[in-house]
Amino acid sequence: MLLARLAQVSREVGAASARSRKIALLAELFREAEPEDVPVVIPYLAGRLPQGRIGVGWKVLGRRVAPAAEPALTVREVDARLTRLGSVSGPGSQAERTALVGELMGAATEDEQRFLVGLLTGEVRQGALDAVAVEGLAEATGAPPADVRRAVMLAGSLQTVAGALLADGPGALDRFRLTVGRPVLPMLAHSASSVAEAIGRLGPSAVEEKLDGIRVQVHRDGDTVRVHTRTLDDITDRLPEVTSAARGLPGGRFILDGEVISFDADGRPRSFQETAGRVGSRVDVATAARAVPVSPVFFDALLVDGRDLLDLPLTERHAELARLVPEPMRVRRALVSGPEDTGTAEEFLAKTLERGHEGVVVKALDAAYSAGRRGASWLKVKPVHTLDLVVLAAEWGHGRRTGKLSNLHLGARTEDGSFAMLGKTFKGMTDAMLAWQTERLGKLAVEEHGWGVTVRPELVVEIAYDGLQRSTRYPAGVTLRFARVVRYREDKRPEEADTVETLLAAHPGVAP
DNA sequence: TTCCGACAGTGGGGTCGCAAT
DNA sequence: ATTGCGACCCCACTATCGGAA
Repeated sequence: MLLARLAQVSREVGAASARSRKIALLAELFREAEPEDVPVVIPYLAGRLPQGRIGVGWKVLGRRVAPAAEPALTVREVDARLTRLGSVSGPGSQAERTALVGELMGAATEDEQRFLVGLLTGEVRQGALDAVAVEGLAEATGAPPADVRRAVMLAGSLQTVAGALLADGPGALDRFRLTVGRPVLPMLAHSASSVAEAIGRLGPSAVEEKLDGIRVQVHRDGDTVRVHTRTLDDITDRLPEVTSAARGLPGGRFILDGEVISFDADGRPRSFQETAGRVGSRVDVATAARAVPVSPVFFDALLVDGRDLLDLPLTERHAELARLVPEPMRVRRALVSGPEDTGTAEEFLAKTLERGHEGVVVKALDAAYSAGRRGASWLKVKPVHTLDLVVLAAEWGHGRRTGKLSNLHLGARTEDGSFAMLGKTFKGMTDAMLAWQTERLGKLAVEEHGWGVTVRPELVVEIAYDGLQRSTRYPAGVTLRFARVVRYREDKRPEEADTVETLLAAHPGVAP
């Protein structure tokens, strides 16, 4: 199959607004694909490379190459070239990668170039990724969408399921079962603004500590232990503590879900930055582990002694977990019977925060483990802080925000009356706010840049954020975590904005 | 008819490893 | 030694579609 066909379908999918139309277009293409093309066509139309990321970003792509006049590239040839590209390393590799990308782009038509750039950067912007591709695959093969979705969750991979399905038909779906050693997509949580709201929505619940670390899925089969991240990357080699902890448990075959986090000598959780730095260290793990030891803390059991627990209610899964994992290696929790018992949950949240943790996750006791979905039966509750800051600059948006000033540079007042930038945010704006701020900031502009405008520091905006973290990038030595716009405060003058001093005072111990 | 769950898009900050400077 | 880039951790929020209520 020609790449040009994929580029064309991708463009049509992007142009269609109805999801059903996108699905139909994908299904049509999947039916057309030869069996040998399927392992490439499916991930490509789901907006991903089968190889995963291959070290090509905007910089390597930067140089414009004259497009080919006629389409000639086949998907298999492109796949082979990208596999080669991904294996280039060592001195001179950057130049070689750039050259290989240049050759590929030179062989591609304009439409194909656009599609390839989207694939390589992970931004196909066609309004369809894995979930829509799954629907398309179901439609193309006549398999029930829910069954295909479940198989993909269990396989942790769309293309694996696609290959089996297109080769052997709907019967092949039965082969995808929960298996030790094969990671499944983890269940995710929604947010709630309070424990009362969460319990109101869920009824009888477990309220669990939310630890600010790295999510892990731990598989053990006898002496073999594998540790996977939320995106199913294998990080076993970086976490010897987790391997030995798993080997020390009484069960021989299990899959557990939990968080890895580092505690200091006093048993207080270290900052996310410290834990993430440790987990990210790959080269000298032993040294990193001595400086920042980590502990696994589990909260769910997906499989124990070969028994698949996914469809059991949380209560039963947790009973299995408690049988297998001793208390200190489990997340603390409180049980609440319902809205009349909200006080228990409030108290547990307060204690959890005192211990230095992020917040809590409220989980419906009767809910199954919905792998790969942001199910409504887990709700996280974290305290939210707000500040009144001043807009210092704004950047032009991309995609659906093209032509709108989107990403705001945020400043807090300093002692000398100037403003210190604390970070940026593009979150929380409605389309109406985007239109308004584009107009308003345009009038306040003092300088135009390619990326946006700097403005007179006059507009005050209320910002919500989850906490403060250290920064080497910003002048105050700190930056906001997960900053988002709440509303503009036209009733406030910039002299009334919050100061760096009060911010640091509100988060003692963060500033360097 | 209205409501709401699921998705995709729009980017944020930090840290590590590697290659280039 | 320092800098720049890419990958991958953490993530919030809005718009939209389409099925559920």
